Amino acid sequence: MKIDKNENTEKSIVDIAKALGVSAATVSRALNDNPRISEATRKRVKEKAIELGYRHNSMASSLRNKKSKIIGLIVPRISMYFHAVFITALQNRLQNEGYSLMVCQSNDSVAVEQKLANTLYSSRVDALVVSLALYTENYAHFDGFINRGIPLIFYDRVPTKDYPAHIIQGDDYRGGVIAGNHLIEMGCSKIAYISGPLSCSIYRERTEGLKHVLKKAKVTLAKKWCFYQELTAENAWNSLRQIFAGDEVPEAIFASNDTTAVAAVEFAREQGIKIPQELKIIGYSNDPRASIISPPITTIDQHPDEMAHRVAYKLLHLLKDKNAREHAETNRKEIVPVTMVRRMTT
Amino acid sequence: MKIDKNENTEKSIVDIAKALGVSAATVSRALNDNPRISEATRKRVKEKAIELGYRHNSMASSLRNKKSKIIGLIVPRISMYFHAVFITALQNRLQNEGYSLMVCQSNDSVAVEQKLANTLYSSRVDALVVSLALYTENYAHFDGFINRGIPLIFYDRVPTKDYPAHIIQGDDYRGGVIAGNHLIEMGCSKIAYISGPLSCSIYRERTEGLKHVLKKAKVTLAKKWCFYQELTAENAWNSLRQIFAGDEVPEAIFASNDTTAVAAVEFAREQGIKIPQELKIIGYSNDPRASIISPPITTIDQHPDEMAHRVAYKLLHLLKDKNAREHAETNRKEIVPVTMVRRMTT
DNA sequence: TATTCATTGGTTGTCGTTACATCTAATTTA
DNA sequence: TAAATTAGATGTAACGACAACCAATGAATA
Repeated sequence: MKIDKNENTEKSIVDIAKALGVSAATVSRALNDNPRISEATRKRVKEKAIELGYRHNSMASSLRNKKSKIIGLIVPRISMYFHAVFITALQNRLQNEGYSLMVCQSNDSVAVEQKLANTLYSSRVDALVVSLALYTENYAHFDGFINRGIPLIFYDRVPTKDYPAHIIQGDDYRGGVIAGNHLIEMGCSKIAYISGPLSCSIYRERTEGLKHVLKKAKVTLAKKWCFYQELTAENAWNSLRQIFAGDEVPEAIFASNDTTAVAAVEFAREQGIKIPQELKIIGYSNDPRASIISPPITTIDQHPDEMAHRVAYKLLHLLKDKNAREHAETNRKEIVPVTMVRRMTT
Repeated sequence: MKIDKNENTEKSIVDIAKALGVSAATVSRALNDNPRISEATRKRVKEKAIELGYRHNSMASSLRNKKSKIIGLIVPRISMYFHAVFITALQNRLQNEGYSLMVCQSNDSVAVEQKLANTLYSSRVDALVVSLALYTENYAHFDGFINRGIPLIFYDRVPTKDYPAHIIQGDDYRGGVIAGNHLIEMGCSKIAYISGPLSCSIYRERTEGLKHVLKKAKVTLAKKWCFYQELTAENAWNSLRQIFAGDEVPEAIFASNDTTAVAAVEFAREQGIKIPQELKIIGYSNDPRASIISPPITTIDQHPDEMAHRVAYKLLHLLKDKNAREHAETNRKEIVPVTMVRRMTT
């Protein structure tokens, strides 16, 4: 390949204009396919642009247009299957519309989340999409977006208090209901529950859904079998050991993510507990690991694709219609259905 | 929370300057902690900035400085465990230095990769980090970066032909050697090999490493048991069916990723083939799934953290030293060691 | 023939920040 | 005491693209 160090100087539309004896405005219009430019001129301009090695300067363009064409995204961790799928789907849609996605990870740290929000705010992203960190209970770091009318959409892990942003969440309440009902139908009345912290919308709602159906079925959830904590494998093992340390032992475990469900299966295997005969397990998220382990785990699918689809739709709508932003007092919340994927642990 | 729609107008440093009766230049310096500004003025400026709801305009700043403070990243898929870990590690390091990472996915499509490279080129990223798509054999879409002296680093899946960019790759040749030796030591002489396409550096080198040790051990790799294809679960199943359709059957399978290794374990389970007694399996990447399946799979760890560390180091070096870019004819290639994680499939 | 108007293009000014070159007053040095 | 230095602040000119407004041409219409 050829290296052309002479071309190293950046050319601007002014250089093209000079070379062609036209004005910079004409060049700008030609490159942007403005209809006010004749086909002939457009062609001349574009050819000269290539010849000179011109490249569009989006900094200048952004400054002038007051639009960065960048959407900020804050997720807890991209390594979570749900979010990885979501990101991919969202990115594909936005790319078609000429937007880039700035993907950031909070690592489930409130402090990092705050810092990222500020950075993205200063970076002048055209919109922000957020799935909150585990313990975020104050949303002041997003106020700037609200005040400036910059589209702000929360998805999956959304604010638990009233906050004037758009919200697209999974039907976590229903997820709790489905899981609870399923276990009841399987004849379980002694259920252990390993959940994420209740500061987080998704776990709070799943818990409510679960408790609702258990109450209806007159099944009580023993306090000693309930855990609300970060859902790591390590925490799961600790809780499982605690659960199975006593004389009485549960018939089922509802784990609020699949990492925990996987840990439960491994724990049972280690302890020689038969699944599903002696212990039923249901997870959440439909992570690929849930289907690979033996026995494969019954879990709740959150349909990240569908969620991304809805977020993208709403986002592009808000981005286009300045009005939509002002008058969106109603209809700010959408719920995406969940479905159970039944496998061999129940 | 309070919504202050009056504050909606964007303030610039000029507004701060006016409000304070100083010049815009002074405000700029004060906000950037330039030492040529008195402590008193600096404080006054910063307070007024907060009072007016000022936010830094990085578009204007970028235009002026000719630096976007954004690093482009192109990966095949963020859902691949190796890349997810790599991204997270890289991002954490760059964030500390004030850089943002623009993460893009090629979805293993050459066309998408080309489009992304062009977009990132026009977006004026300060540097580009790339892991190539499966079938990328031409690198012209990165020439712009080379010509302009913009730092360009390939990692993991790197160009197979000579290309004047920086390269940080895993020791895939050694990975092939290790896997091959391990299987030979286990007494296997009939080995099936499911690899990615040889257009891709990593698979090419693993293949060479494997062939080298097999030759040394006088073990031949049967053509009918060699596959070079996209490493999806579906392709894996097809190949496995083909492999086990004949009379003769292999003693071991070397799968060049863990998706394939997982498929092999599942296939063996379905066919009632005993692992590792009748069939040994070794994978590649140390994906979490490899440790969760039963039996857990022996695999090669590529140390994505370490690779990210090296990429970040080189990147920041190139970004700082303009000279480093010019005189980097030598030392453009680094190799990151791999290690085998032995589990129950061998 | 006079008037309209569509087509094509040019002129000017602006976006917000910051580097460079100055400038002023106070302080230090010879 | 005069000259030199310096701390602190200022003014101005880009950076590159593009929107808003304006101007010239020629064809179509009245």
